[in-house]
Amino acid sequence: MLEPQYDGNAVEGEIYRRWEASGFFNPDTCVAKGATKKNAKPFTIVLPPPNVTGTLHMGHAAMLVIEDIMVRYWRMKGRKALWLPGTDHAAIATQSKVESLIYKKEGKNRHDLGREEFLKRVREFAAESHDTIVNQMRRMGASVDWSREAYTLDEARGEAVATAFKRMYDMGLIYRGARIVNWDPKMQTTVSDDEIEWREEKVPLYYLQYGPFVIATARPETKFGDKYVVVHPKDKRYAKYKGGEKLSLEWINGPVIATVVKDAVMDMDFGTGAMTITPWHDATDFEIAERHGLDREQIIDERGKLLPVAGEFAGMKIRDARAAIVEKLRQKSLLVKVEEGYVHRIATSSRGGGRIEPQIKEQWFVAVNKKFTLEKSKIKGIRSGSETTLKKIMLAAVAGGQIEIIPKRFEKIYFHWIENLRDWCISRQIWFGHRIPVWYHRAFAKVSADNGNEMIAGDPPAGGAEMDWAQDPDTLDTWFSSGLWTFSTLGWPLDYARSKPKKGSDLATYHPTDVLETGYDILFFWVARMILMTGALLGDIPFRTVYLHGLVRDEKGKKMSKTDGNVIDPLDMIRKYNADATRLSLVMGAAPGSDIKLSEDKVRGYRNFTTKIWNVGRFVLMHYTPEFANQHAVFSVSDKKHLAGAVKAKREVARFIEKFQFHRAAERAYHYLWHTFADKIIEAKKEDLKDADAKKAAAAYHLLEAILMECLVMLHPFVPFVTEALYQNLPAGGKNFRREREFLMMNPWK
RNA sequence: GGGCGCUUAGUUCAGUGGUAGAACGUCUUGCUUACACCAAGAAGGUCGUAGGUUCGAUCCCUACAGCGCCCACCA
Repeated sequence: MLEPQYDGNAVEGEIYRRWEASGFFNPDTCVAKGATKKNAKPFTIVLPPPNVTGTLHMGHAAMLVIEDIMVRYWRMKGRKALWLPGTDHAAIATQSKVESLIYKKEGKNRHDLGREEFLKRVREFAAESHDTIVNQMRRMGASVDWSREAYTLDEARGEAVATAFKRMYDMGLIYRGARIVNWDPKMQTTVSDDEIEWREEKVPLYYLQYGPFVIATARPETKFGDKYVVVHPKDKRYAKYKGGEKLSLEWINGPVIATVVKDAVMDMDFGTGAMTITPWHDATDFEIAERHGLDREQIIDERGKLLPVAGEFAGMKIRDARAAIVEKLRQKSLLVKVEEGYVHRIATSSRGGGRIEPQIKEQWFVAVNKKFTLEKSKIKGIRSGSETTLKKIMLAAVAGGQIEIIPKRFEKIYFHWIENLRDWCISRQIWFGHRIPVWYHRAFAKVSADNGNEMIAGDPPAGGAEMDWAQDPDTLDTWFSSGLWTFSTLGWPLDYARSKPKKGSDLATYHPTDVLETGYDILFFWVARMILMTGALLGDIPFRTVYLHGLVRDEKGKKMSKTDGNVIDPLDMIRKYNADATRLSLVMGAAPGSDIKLSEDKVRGYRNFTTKIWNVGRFVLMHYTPEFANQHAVFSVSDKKHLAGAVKAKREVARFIEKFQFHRAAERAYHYLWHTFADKIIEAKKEDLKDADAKKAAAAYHLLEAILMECLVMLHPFVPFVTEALYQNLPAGGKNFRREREFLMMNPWK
């Protein structure tokens, strides 16, 4: 006899072990064992690889649950279901985490340790995180195919990255150039536009006399070298100054020759409508300089200190220099007025936390607006062999309806983002990551991207004078390797001779993938870049549907964070309640794209539901007697109605799953089991079960058993453990034997 | 500055052009041999505000308010 209380923790580990050992998580094994048809349609999800920066949080748990629901459902539906797991090295995030750990413990920075030793430490940390994460995934019940597990920084992915880099370089899509980048003086690396977090700060706005102009600035400490004054071409106040006109005037460190520039970016209503520019340290200024072919000069060095151009202020940290500079301006009567409380937005690195100082640097870029020829295209609206751009590919894939984003409103956001997209800076000055596959020859002091003799991209130089070649010291943005994830995990490029993958290969079978399920917060970071990379390299889409889930917040709607102490740990919830309850709490009430509010009460509530499922099953099993085994069940009209009702509920659950309405699917199943099956049907049949008439009792029993089976099937994707545990207890033998398969997991969803 | 979303029972949220739904919570009653992590039942909402379309709107349209999010080159 089963215990009335279902103890998930006592059975989940063993159930998972048996599932895993059976090999059924691997679609090839399903086919080999005859559980899935050989020619079955595939269903593929590649897991968004969690960062190896520690442990899984509720957001990961939500992701695992939603994906597991889909994969379990489609597997039961007979599809060749592949859910491919992996982890992400998360370059900057991991490196910065390890750096701070080492600094706290040993007071050393990465340069003290050296590249090799430091990388060894990062790798150790990453390996440890990996093990933790993988165990957590098992605890959640994720039915991933471990035999295909990948890591964004392993050998196969390295091969993919190098190949991708080389190809895109040859296509003219990757170039090296001096461009303004977001420089993080703290981490000593560039940071992409999307990795920036903006903070508002109230600062004084200084009005400075610049010859006949008055200019407004929040950053007087960058103004030393300014020799261009910009106004709007239509600004009547400055109509008497012609573009290109030179003026001699007194400035911070003495007289300068200033040139008037007219550009329409100017906002005539802001300040005085005139400003000077510092192209080396400001993106807007850089663009103005580009447009008009102006000189640029570096004012601030990579550590955030002023360069000799600052005269007496050279060597000072910019932050400390401001007051002194303002004082000097005042003494020279160049300070017209100060407006307090001006709200200024400052950029910080979302990964490293440092304050961004834009710099012009030699970096590697992916050109998003450059025309190139796409040899083979399966993307709607872009013909094979036609000229296109990466931006157009990204737009076409979604605009043509080939990729559907759920919920739909994110498509607009996506388009808007693409329109504003600029060339993607892919090089990082950190050590942990894919080293840029470019070698420079010693004999050429100056590296030029235009001349193939001076550099090799993509392949290490062949033998011989190896000593003469030095590899680029930088590494690639982590999203470069993540962008390849849907196909680098499926055998590309080894499997990708010419333009067509080998028949029967993973790539041919499982790509494009069916669903990419992730949080809406990385729509741009990742989803857009996968579309870009897959378009450029395969001429195809990476996935057909993008399902975006919301952020998991605390019960008050606040973001969970360690500093606020409101973090709910998925493992805690599993230990305290069980895995199924934790899973349900992340699905129920969670509409696509909207944030999920989670509280421990909610988990407890669904733990109660798992107990209910257990007791429903227990009740049915309790009334089983061996005589029933061969008893033919005669169902009355109302019995048939009940059974049809269960089938109907199951069909509705299926429809909701297929429409990506997991919250509604779960609710439907929940409600059917509890309020129809348990409250109505079982209650009504209790009398019959006690009846002395064996036939009547058998019919009642078989009805309940039949409905229980339907319930277990429709609930399984949501609560796989408790349903599997019950299934394993169902009676075997006799013609009413309903346990058709070794596992409920492989039971067909008819 | 531009865009998007949300506003429905105490709470968290579903939902639909035709007299309002769930879960949790609350209250009442029951230790009826599946389950007290339970059962039976009850209370509780003019579906943000103001207009409009319609035979009829919580659902469609317009405006407004509050909250939240995203994007952006106001120095």
